[in-house]
This record gives sequence, structure tokens and C-alpha cells, in this order.
Amino acid sequence: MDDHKQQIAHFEQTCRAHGLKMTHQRLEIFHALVHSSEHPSAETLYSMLEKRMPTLSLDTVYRTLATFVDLGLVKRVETLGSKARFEAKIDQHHHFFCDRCGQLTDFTWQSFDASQLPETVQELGRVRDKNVILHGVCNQCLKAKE
Amino acid sequence: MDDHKQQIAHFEQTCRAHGLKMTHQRLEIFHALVHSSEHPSAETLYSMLEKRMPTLSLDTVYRTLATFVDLGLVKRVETLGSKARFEAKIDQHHHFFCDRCGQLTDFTWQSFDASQLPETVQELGRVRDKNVILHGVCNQCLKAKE
DNA sequence: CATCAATTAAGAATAAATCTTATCTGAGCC
DNA sequence: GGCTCAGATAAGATTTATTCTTAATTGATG
Ligand SMILES: [Mn+2]
Ligand SMILES: [Mn+2]
Ligand SMILES: [Zn+2]
Ligand SMILES: [Zn+2]
Repeated sequence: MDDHKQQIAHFEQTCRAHGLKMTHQRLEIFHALVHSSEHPSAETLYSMLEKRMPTLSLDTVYRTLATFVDLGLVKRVETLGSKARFEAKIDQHHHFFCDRCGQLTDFTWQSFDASQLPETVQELGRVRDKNVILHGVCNQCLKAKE
Repeated sequence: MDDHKQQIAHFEQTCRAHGLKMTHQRLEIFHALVHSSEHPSAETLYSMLEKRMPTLSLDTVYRTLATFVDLGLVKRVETLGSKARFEAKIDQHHHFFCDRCGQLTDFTWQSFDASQLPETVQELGRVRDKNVILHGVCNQCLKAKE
């Protein structure tokens, strides 16, 4: 995906703009996030990367993720699980969450994005984000059942 | 609200149906949840109740909430915050979350509830719940700003 | 090449939530 | 009204995710 290259470019720009050094820890962690669709936790990212980067520390993963979230490069995903999950996908999309295996799948929904909120809601305050969360059971889990 | 009485009745039924004793800890905790719209955490509930119930323990609040969630009487709310928040409101509704103060406000959205999911989503698995989460800044926080 | 931000190691510290064990209380049944 | 046992309490330990501390090392960048 050429998208990813652009995203990495934007990432490098943002780091530079904030005077942050381009360490390969940062680059690898961001890269892993960009190329993953599983919304990994800090630990998952760590396991994914420690093979290639034997000196990587879990602490760095946490610290780096926190930095990325601050910069708006990465989002923490809202889940019911106990460990935080992250994504580098910044463009508008929504989530389907499998309550059995914890899998998080992205989807888009244009007509929802274009829809107007009820008036009652507009009186509550200033809305910045509008997202759908689905809960259910994914196909793999449905198959694995019988 | 007469709604609340009905909800308490349903709560008592469910407890009885599962052979659970109607302790006043359980009743008070459920009552507090039903009459609150703030989606309190276990600690918040504990603070709310300890005045009236000086012997209540935080452990009991946690244990009781877990029981209620298991019974489907109470839902854990999806948030980005570190502590779990709960509600006894079971009927279909959605949430507006103030990123500044953490306030969670309910709202309903009939046309959304009636809407069809995109086809691509139906291929992902069996969807059980479909909810909207808004993020933004609530009116109180907007006022308090200047 | 020098500088200093960032990483690492190793361990301690937090915070939320859960568990343990023993003791007490009170809800539900006769 | 009295029994019985589920459930509450106290007090403390434990677990899990996450963050912090300190000191030594690395390596990105000017
Ligand atoms: Mn996503
Ligand atoms: Mn709610
Ligand atoms: Zn699944
Ligand atoms: Zn607010």
C-alpha cells in the first residue's frame, strides 16, 4: 500500500516538527502498527518486534506508544478488555469487536459518517468524533463452535 | 420514574431466579445504579453509598458489580479511562463522552438503531450490538473554558 | 566528532481489580 | 422465632497493566 509510505512520511515529519529523534525503535513500532490491522496491545507489539530487535524493551514500547498518542499519530482503541490496544489508522472508520476471541475488525460506513446527529445531542456539547462499535461473534469463532 | 420500579422488580426476579439472596448491599448498589445517570465506577458507587451504609466494603461493590454483569443486569461501559464504569440502563442507547471531564451522557438515536449495517460488515460475523460513541467537549467544560 | 535525547536494564511503584482466610451477619426457609 | 448457609466484612496479599526511577549505554543529529 502506498498509503503506508505516506503515513510513515507524515510520521517522520511530525517527529521532526516536535524535535523528536528518529530512533529505529520509534520507526519499527510505528511501522508495525501501520502494517497491522489487529489493533495490537503494547505486549503484542513487543512480541512482534523482539525477534527482529532483541534489545527492545517493553518499557520503550509503552513509552513510545504514549508519545505517539500524544502526537495524534496513534489512537488508543476503546475496548472492554483489560489491556490497551492501539492503531495507527487515523482516518475515519469503525470497529467490529468479537466478544469471544477479542478480534477487532475495521470497517467503513460512509452513510453513517455523513448522517446528522439528533438535535438533542448537539445540545450536549461540541462533538469531535462519531464512531460505531459493533459487538458480536466473528466468523472464525462461529465456525469453531460446532 | 416508574421505569425504575419495574427495573428493580426485574432485578429482584433475576436474583431469585438464580438463587441469589436479596441482601441490602445488592439492593442498594443496584438502586444507586438505576437512579444514577453518571455511569459510576466501583469507587464512585462506594463513595456514594458508604455514608448510608458505613459497613459497606469496596470489595463487595466490585464483587456485586461482577455478579450483576454476569446476570446481564448491568453493563460495563466502554471508555478510554482506566477505571471501569457501569450502568444499569439496559435499553438501547448511545454515549457522548466528554474528553475533558470524563462525563458520560446517554442519548437515543432511533434512525440509527433502525439503519442497516453495510453489507461488508454482515460478512464479518454475527452482530449482537450496535452502538455509537461520540467524543467531544461537554457544555459545562466549554463554558468553564473562558 | 560531540552532545544529549532516547534506550536499556533491573527493579520499584501505582492503580485497579481480584482473591484469601477467617469471622460475622442476616435473608430465606421451617 | 430459630437455623442455616450464602454472602458480607476485615485485613491483607496477589495479580495485571502500566508507569517510574536510577544509572549506564547507545546512537541520531548537528
Ligand atoms: Mn481500527
Ligand atoms: Mn449509558
Ligand atoms: Zn472471534
Ligand atoms: Zn466536560
